[in-house]
Amino acid sequence: MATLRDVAREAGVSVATASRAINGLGNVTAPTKAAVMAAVKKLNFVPHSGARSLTRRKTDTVGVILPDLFGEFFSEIIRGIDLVAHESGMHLLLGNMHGSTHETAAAIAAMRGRVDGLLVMPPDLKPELLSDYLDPALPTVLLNYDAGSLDLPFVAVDNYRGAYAMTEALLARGARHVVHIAGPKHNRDARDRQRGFVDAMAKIGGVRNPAILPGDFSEESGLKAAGLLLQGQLPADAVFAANDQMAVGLIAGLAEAGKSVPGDVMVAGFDDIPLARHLNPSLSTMQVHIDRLGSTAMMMLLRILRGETLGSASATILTPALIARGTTAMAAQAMTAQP
Amino acid sequence: MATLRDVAREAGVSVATASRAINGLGNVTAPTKAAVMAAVKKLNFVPHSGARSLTRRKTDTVGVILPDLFGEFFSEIIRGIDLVAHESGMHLLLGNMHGSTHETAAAIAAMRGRVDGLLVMPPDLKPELLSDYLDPALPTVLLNYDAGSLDLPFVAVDNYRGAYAMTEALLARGARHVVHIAGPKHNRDARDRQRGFVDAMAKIGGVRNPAILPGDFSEESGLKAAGLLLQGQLPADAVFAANDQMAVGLIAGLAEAGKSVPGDVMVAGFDDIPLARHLNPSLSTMQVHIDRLGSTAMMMLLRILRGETLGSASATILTPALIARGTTAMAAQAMTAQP
DNA sequence: GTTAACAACGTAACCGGTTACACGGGCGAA
DNA sequence: TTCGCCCGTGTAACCGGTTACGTTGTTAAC
Repeated sequence: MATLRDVAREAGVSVATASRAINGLGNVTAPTKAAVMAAVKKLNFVPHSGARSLTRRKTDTVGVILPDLFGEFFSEIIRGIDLVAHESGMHLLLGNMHGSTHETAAAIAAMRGRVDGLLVMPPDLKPELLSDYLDPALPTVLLNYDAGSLDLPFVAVDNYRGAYAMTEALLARGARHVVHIAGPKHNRDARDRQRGFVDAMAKIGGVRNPAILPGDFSEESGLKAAGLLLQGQLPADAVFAANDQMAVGLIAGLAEAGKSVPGDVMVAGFDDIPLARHLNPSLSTMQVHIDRLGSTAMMMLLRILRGETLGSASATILTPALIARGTTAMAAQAMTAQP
Repeated sequence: MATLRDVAREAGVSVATASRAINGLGNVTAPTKAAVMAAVKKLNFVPHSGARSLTRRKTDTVGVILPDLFGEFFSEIIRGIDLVAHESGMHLLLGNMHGSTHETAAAIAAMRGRVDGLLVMPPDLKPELLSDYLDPALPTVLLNYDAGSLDLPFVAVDNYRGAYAMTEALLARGARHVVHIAGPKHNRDARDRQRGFVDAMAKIGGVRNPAILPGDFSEESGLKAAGLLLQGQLPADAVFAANDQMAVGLIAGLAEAGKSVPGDVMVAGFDDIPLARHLNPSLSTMQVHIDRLGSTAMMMLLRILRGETLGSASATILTPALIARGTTAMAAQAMTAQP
């Protein structure tokens, strides 16, 4: 592989001049620049980004640390990040903590000297631990995580409000006994959604201790919830699952038992995964623009890297939108397919 | 940020000793090593990977260059790659060519000095162009691309065989007039699938010029194809879409016109996207383990990086499996839901 | 007692770029 | 003519690590 020295020798100039010519800096005559460029072509020289980033003290790369890479959720986040990063000529270095807390520290440490900034999504991590791992000198934006006590910039989804709105909508459609299928115990999103549900039930429905079934965000747990619902004597005319995956499982379970949705019971989910609108009947849900989560975080990071101060923009909260589809259609509408 | 020299000074040793102690090389007394480690802790020193990779001449990173990041297909590939990469302590640097050929060159060039090897998925690129862009010194494995004349290792899906098998299955189920919805003209996958269809129709069905409708792998183009099918006088008792997305659009279009699937017409797709089994009726398709595409390629790259020669293993072809579901169920089975 | 061998550690070159500073020449102004 | 300035270019230090090689001190072998 040709180095800058090779190019300089070939062009009969010094490395400094060669570097300046290649990078288009001033103070280089047209003929010398041409000579250098000719040498570049001839040796097909490509600058060594690693070496360059060492002196420039910037890598044009941001590290993205995610808890996992499974499913459309993470892929959408990455796409959103890439969209913005690409515009600014930034590269993405992927770090996967594979669920383990110990690996989180390793993943973050491995980023030193490779990236200019970090985008981190710490799923169930305690804030104190997180601040231990993080390098204060490395600009960092948190993904889908309300920093709380830490003064790190973050972008998150307003899960509480979303769940509140969905519960309200179910009640408005005439449901009296709404059952919630919760997500994983320690998951922040899941907990916020549950809180929203409980509060809405209390304030709007006047119900103190609404029914809550356990779940873990997986389709299987939705199926299980259907079983519990059917065999139990729980009165239910609507079910609000903490995410779409569980709603999908739930609907499958209900269908198997001959229950009609929304005729016998309305169903709602959260996330608006692509599958939601293809179900039959289509699934009502809270739409979260997952890609915006990534792109917003990336834009914040870019601003920090440019030296701007975020101020109040250092905490961005995305509000999900209610998407009413077939599974919560009123009786009269139940027959008309809604695409 | 503390550097190695800071650590060495703090511990009262030379940089060489500090480096050896940190990296666990021999020839360091226990007490000196302890002193160095204490200094590391005190200054919380983290080695600068960029600088390290400069001398070591390896980065422990592989570059992944994809045409896009949209949808489950790419996310599954990345996940497959990460699975294997992670085991070997490798990092992933994402490069997105965003569909443009010009950016492909830039994306590849930008990898110089950042990665030890490359995983490239060149969708509609001509082999000659590709070899121009690629650096012969950088180990490269092609994703979902039959290198053909180039002697680059690759892993691909046997689209021809898959399409052949699916067409055969449709004919075996009694279909006489099978219509194909093709993918994008210049896409290799699409062309191979079409060839498989045409050949199977000729050899098994005895049909010379089977009906082929245009498409571009998008759901909309499937919907359009349904329109063409319905208004035309084309006889059709089965439709084989070149991918699942189009099949989904097609089914929606048929349902809107009151056509029954599989009663009036059978439908089959290709890819087995997660959505396929959730449709009603569920979609018959060719299952491709997309994540294996990524993990296999990564394993090949790792072997090359270890200095092994791949030999005949330098070309891996994954064979998709037929998944028969509801949309191709025989008349008798048409009533029973197949999960 | 001398020497060879080896273990522990230090010095400095090097990876491949960038860039501060030095230097020489051409030109305008006094 | 001489001085000063600026422009184009070269020299060398530097980024933060690794490592070849040299040095010192200890021990085993003669």
